[in-house]
Amino acid sequence: MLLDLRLTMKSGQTPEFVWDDSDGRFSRLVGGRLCELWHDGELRFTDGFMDYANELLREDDDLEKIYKKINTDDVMDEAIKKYRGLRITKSEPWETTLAFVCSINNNIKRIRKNVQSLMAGGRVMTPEEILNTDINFARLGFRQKFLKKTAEMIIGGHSMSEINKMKYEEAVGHLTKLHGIGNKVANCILLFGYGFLESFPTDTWIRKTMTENYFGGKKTSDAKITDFAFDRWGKYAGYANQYLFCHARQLKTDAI
DNA sequence: TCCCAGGTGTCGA
DNA sequence: TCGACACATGGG
Repeated sequence: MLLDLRLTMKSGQTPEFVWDDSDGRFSRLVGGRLCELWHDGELRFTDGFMDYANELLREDDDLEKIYKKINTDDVMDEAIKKYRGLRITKSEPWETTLAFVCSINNNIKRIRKNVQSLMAGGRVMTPEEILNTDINFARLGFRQKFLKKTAEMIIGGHSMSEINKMKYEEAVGHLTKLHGIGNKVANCILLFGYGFLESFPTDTWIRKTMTENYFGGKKTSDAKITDFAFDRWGKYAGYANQYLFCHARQLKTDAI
């Protein structure tokens, strides 16, 4: 499996917020057991976690095939060369939902702090715990009421498991009914929590790099940006998004 | 002191 | 449908 584990785990996807990193060796408790992931020529993991690791890292995604589909221009060509081995990850949906509610108008370092403060025993607080606990200690700011309201709606029957059976557009509509979840966060949840690879989350970085590289620097609406992305990268728009996101943030500064 | 961060809800034109 | 603005917090 083509994989840059460190880049993948630290590229602003759910794992960056919930896994611990000790010099490229990643760990967390899974069902009470310590799971470790590392890479020495190939992916290694704690005994018994093969299926878990393969699902997390979406081993079925054929990166070379995906590169052929999304390598449509010089910008993407450069990003693919630079971030070769970057994979989209698949995490638990509620964990991803909580993390990306915390992400609203926030930076990655502090998102991690916020999420970590809502974790114990390797798992994030359940919707019930979020709703029934004083979580001021997490210092979520205005995101706290978004998270509580979302938790309340889920407990009240707004199904998160039905999403697996929905088409992309329907899933976006379903998620954005939750108070505090807009288009951007919904697309992150669908991409990193449900495996909708066509999702194209448009945040400040993506907006900046898309307008610069594809719209001649002209201010462009998010709707036009997503239309362009779907048209150009289709069912792998999410992969294109993740490569552009790292590219825009200059996650690696050395050339190629 | 101001600007920004993987934005969203609300309001007014 | 679009733009402006408030919303908490912390780092640069």
